Amino acid sequence: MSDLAEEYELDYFEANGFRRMECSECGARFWTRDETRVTCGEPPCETYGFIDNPGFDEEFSLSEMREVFLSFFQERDHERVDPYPVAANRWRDDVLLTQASIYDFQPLVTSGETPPPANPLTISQPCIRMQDIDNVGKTGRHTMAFEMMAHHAFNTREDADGYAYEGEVYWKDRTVELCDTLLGELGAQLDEITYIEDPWVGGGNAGPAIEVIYRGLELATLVFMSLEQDPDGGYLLKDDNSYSKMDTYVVDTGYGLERWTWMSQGTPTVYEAVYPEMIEFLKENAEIDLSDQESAIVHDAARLSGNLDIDDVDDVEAARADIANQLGVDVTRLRRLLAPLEAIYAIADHSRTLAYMFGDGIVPSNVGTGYLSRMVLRRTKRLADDAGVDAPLDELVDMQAKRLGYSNRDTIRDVVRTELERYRETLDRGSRRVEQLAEEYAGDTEPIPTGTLVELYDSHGIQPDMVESIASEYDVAVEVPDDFYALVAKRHGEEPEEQDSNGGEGAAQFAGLPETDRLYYEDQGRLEFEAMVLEVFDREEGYDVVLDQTMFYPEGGGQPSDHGTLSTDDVTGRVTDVQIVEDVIVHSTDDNPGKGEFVRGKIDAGRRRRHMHHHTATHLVGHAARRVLGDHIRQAGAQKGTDSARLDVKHYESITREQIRQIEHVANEYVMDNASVKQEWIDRNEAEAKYGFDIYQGGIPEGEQIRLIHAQEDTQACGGTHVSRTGDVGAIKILNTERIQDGVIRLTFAAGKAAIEATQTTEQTLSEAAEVLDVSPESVPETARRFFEEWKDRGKRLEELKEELAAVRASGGGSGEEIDVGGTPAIIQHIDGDMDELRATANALVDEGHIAVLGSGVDGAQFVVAVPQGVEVNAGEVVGELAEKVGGGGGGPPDFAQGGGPDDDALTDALQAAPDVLRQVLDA
RNA sequence: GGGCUCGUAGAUCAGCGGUAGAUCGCUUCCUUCGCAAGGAAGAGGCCCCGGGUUCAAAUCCCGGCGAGUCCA
Repeated sequence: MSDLAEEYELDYFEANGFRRMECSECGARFWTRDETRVTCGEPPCETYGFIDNPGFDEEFSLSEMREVFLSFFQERDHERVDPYPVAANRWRDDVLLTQASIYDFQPLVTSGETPPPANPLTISQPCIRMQDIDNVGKTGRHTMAFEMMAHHAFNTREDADGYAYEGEVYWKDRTVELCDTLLGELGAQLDEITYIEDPWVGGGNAGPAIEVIYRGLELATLVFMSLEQDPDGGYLLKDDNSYSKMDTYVVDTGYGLERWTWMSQGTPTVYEAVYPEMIEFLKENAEIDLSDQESAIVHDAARLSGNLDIDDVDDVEAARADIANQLGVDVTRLRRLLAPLEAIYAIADHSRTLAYMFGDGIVPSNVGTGYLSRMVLRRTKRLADDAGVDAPLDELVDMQAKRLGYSNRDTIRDVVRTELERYRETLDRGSRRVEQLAEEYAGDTEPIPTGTLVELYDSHGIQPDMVESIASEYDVAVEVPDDFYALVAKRHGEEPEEQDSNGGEGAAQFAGLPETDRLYYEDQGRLEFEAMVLEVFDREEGYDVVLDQTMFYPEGGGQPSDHGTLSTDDVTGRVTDVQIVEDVIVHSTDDNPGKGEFVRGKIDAGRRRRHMHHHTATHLVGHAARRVLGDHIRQAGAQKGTDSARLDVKHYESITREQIRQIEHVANEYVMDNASVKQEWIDRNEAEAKYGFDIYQGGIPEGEQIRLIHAQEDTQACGGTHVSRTGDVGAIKILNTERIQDGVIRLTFAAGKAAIEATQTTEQTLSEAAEVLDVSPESVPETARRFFEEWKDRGKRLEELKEELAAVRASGGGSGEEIDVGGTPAIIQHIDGDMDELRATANALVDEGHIAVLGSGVDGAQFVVAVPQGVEVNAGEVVGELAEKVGGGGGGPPDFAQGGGPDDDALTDALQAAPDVLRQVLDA
């Protein structure tokens, strides 16, 4: 299996008397100083040896431990780098959350495109691993939120060039030496440490890796990322893919801060070492008070559970039975003792997770990271309720946010409270729905079908256990199948194949052409330029022209392309679209300027100006929204047009009209400030260090150098064209807001000339409405309201009049023909009225004991037939016969039917035939 | 990014092609020293919006808007 065996033959191991051994239990290869050792030391081959027996000289708190680690590496030439946000999608678009320190440097640094912020560096990176959510609290060692302490070195091979960093900083020997030395300095017993060979594979990369185990606890993983997937590669690894060596090779280490802290304290579970105050607080709050004997059992159980190989939640039950057995305790009793504690451990961990998420600006939503935060919050709330913790959740999250040093604690609390309220509403809705369902099934012997349970969960978020508890009050059975969540997944079906957007084919023909010089960055106000035509491609309609340089802005960053003309002395082609394909800018024209010709380019000034106004305005509106709504406001998307622009921002509640007014107000203040809008080309790492990751609101640009736009106090990485002073925007008018999904609000606005036009359009609409009502514009709302009320009143009055008319018609006999049908008098009458009148008249006739057959020719031919109770005439059949004569159909209940057809000429004939029809139906 | 569910009286919901309903709340009256409660009468609906199918749409279909939920 370990075909990378030779990779582990380190000088450091040899020089320090290590030997390579094979584990007698699992067969893993490992390195140790202890010749007598037989197992690799990792559970389940061996048990925890540090509980009540700390492995370091001193006890450390979480922050003390972090400081020890970082300063150790700082003293050894590593630069200390500030942690990145837990929302990894802030700087990369392939993942949602930060799960390891190396995520900070993927993909651009690890691939060698961009230099790291420092080399070598050390960091303690907060991470969130949702996949561990079920284990938290139960295993004693899993946490969803953790800090991965690390030291990283980025190397390139001697013979490789063209990378953003060069040469070797250090590699395997130095890495192991640093780790070993750190352990030694902390007072670890060096001959108890094992270094297990465990090649790492992940995401198309691979390399040798070492797990560092001490007294049964995995303290670190040292990964030597140096291989990439390659069908022709010479290394076949455990995922059955072949790999070859890369030009870059990276030291990627991970030291779990929580585990090191735990090791230093030797508490029964990691949670007690990490959040002692919070665990105490929660225990007290939930009134968990154990006797000495019970405490002893819990303590022993914790120690033993660490020894077992619990990697998923199914194992926990089995493990618990095993532990109960070993302690000689009844398993139910053990479960009852442990459950509240496990909940408390999980609550502490989840609160920390939430503090990280909301602290870093994640907004609860039904998509993306927002959805993950919602899931964690709801789960935490359920745990707190089950465990009897009555402290408000926002307080618990705030305890963690305070400890973690977040400054936006008010917003965090507000987010938690808003989201809890939403959850409460969902639960209310859910229980009402389930109660109703249970009532339906009450008295039934059948249980509620599984399909219904799946539907309740999938569409309404109602957990099966909630259905169970409510249904039991109604004595309704519920059977939740073991594979419930698999059934839910099945409902979602196969994931659709990912479609590659085209571009692969089109890009090929532009390959080999030089990068087009982008003049539009040099002087954004210039609108004319000269250039050389490098290539012309025939298109179905028109041509694709490639120049050596251009002033034309290609579509990108949410900004549409420029239009204009390209002219030679002989030809003038209109430019209708401009695209950028791999650094080559392609102009779509309706005429061929000729390859090798000099052309004069002219930009459509009005269109460009409108785009510039809208682009700069987008930055200003975003910044204004941030000031009005809070620091968590971030762009979720944007589109700038000619007549309007739209900006999507993340926000956790719906936005009020007053807030919109404020945003508009603040944005226009920025315009009136007439501050200069500056562009700056800057080193990417420097920009990140100086302005943070919020500069990437519009997307993540490539390259070592990035372009920043400073507008007022707002700074963003942006490739668009901008005006030179905010005053040039002229005016900003917010036209509309809508909630495009949970947690995302779209602001549509117009800037400059478009703002004036939009205002004029609105005003025009209002004036027209005022004219129709013949009032001044200010009175329109009041008048409209009055008219609407009046309209409703008249509708009601009309109804009443119809009723009265019907009564008169019915009592007066009128022009109707009266016949006898099997002893019951029937009135056959032609009334030119609408359905309502016919119905009312028919009802009135029936009240007097008549059969009513009414016909109207107002809208085609329509019939109503009504029969008093107890008379054996089927109204539906009568209407069916009559309607057939006018080319239509009809029906209804036996005592009251309606119908009709398009042929109103046949109405009179049909009514004449009515007596026969009635008698026929009676006889049948 | 994808799936699913729901928009009907002030609130909660039923109706699911054929005369718009229930419960609570509201108004007035009766019973009561008063309150809780009970009795009687009544008001309150662009059945989310726009198109289509149909003799007929709250109901079926399509689109939009709004809300909720599960997943990646």
